[in-house]
Amino acid sequence: MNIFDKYLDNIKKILLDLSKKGDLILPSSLDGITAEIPPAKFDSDISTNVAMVLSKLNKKSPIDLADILSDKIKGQDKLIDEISVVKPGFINIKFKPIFWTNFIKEIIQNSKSYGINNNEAKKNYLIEFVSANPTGPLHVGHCRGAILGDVIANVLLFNKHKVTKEYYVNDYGNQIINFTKSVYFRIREISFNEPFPIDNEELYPGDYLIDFAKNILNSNKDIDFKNFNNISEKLTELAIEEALKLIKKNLKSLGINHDNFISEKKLVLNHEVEKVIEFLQKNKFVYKGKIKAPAGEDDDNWIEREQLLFKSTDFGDDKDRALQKSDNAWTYFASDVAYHKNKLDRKFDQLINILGADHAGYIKRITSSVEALSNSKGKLICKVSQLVKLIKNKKPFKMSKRKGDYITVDDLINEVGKDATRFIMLNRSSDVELDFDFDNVVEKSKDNPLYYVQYCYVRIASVFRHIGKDLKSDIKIDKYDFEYSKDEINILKKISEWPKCIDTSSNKLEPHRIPTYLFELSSLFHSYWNLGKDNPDKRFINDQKKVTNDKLIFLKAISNIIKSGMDIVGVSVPEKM
RNA sequence: GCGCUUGUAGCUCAAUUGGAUAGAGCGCCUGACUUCGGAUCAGGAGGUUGAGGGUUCAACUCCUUCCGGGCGCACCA
Repeated sequence: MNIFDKYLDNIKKILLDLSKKGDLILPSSLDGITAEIPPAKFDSDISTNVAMVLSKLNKKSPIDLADILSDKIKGQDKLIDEISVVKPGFINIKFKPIFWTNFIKEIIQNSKSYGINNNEAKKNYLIEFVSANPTGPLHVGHCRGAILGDVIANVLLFNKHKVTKEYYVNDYGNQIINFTKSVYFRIREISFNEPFPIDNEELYPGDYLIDFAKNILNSNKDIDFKNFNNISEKLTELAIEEALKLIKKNLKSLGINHDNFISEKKLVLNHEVEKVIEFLQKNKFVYKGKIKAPAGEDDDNWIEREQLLFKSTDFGDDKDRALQKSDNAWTYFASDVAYHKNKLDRKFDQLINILGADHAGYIKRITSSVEALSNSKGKLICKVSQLVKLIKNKKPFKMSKRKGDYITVDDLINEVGKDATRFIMLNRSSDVELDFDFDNVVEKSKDNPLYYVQYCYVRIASVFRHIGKDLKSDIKIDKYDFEYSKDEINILKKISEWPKCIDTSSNKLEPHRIPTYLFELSSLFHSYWNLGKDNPDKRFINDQKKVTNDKLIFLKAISNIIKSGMDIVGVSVPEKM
């Protein structure tokens, strides 16, 4: 139940009535009219901008129009206590306490569905995220995008959309050849005692490759590793298998579960690249040509080659993009276009890609290709997750590719845990660089928003424990005949904003709003809790060691929201800390 | 040079998809507490939202021109 949507509907009905009678002129669309949360200082529950939107068209001042409309609105609703018009023309609605009693009854009786938007059409989404090269463990750089993608999926799922989570495995191309060679040299190091060529910059130096090599040797005793050319294909397979095993383990420790892993190599071997290029050729999006050097580039270093290009400039890209290398092999882009054709063929309503900041330059060309393939704009949305700045001992911690100098997901989980990693990584808008302060993240205080929110739940759980009730089970009471106080209504108002929070998070694909909301709700709750210090009436457990029904329901409603919110974020809510 | 992105309190960030007097946390200054439900709370100071122009009843938000930061810019993935 979204009270803002409900009242917006009421208001629109009144507007249509008035316009039928000829008393009001309406624009062709009522989209600009909204029902909002009024700023706290106004002591009001819902506000609408309707008078300001319609004033010009009706040649009346916003205030006059608001006066007329507010009378109409109040006239048809007994639950409204007070309605006021505030400059520059807002109409503010304040409800009687009984409204909030009804409200909490409604959300307690429908606790499973509270927050879900039932008015919107449900879509079938595909979200691709992580898709890190299968050449080693995931590190912090992958982490933020991984969590972002996972939580976006959770929000959409919460809102009853269909979601498929997918990982594109780049198991084809030069990087994979270098990776296989690296594993091979580690095998030689172990089996034939030859030192690993550490100076070869093409190779992957990481120590984890020693483990890969050992695992491969142990489970493939029948293979003779002496001659690389004889076993290169098999070894590639085995090496990728090892890497994927590790990556999946990392994802699992972050609480992330993909539905599909799609292999680039399989797409190529199935000739899906040829097919998609044929398709593009038919539609004149492909031609043989040369790419010019960008301005500022030294012309002497620039080699012009004729190659197969995709006309991404037709869709606003700044240059056309190569599909084929000079040795006729497909570029990464070409197989990615094939992958996106593959996605389109599976008939999703909406495709979402989560990319790291360093791949933002890639967005234009891939959305261009999807537009060319589907003939529709906006079919693919790309979300970029900005960099994470690691801070240790109050100093920035620089990662470099040299071995031992970068932080893996494993390190992160071991040091700060899954919950803190997820909550903090998500706590900020994905568009903004994030400071990840190791010392702060493990701190158990108010400075750490995770614990602040969890502690709220713990406090509620402790009340239930004291009276021998289970917080997790549903509560049923006979009569909702009580009235909430001002302090309590204040929190109920916040609870009424929850569907709006879900809506915005879901529509804008901005899940950071959820931790922010939970923090605000928790803050109100902690304040209320502390009122009990001076005022026994505000304590949940009274002198008779009992909790009255109104308080019990009130606590349950708050804990329900915290639980659903934390479930979406993918973080636990302990009952004791 | 071009493209994307970002600039909000001393610091880290929000701001309800264009709304009202721009809000939190940290830090600073008061105050509650012999752990009672303190992993908490109450109060205070702190702002020309990088700068200018425009659109709008209304701009942190949209457009535009500058300025500063980040990322990217061949056949790598």
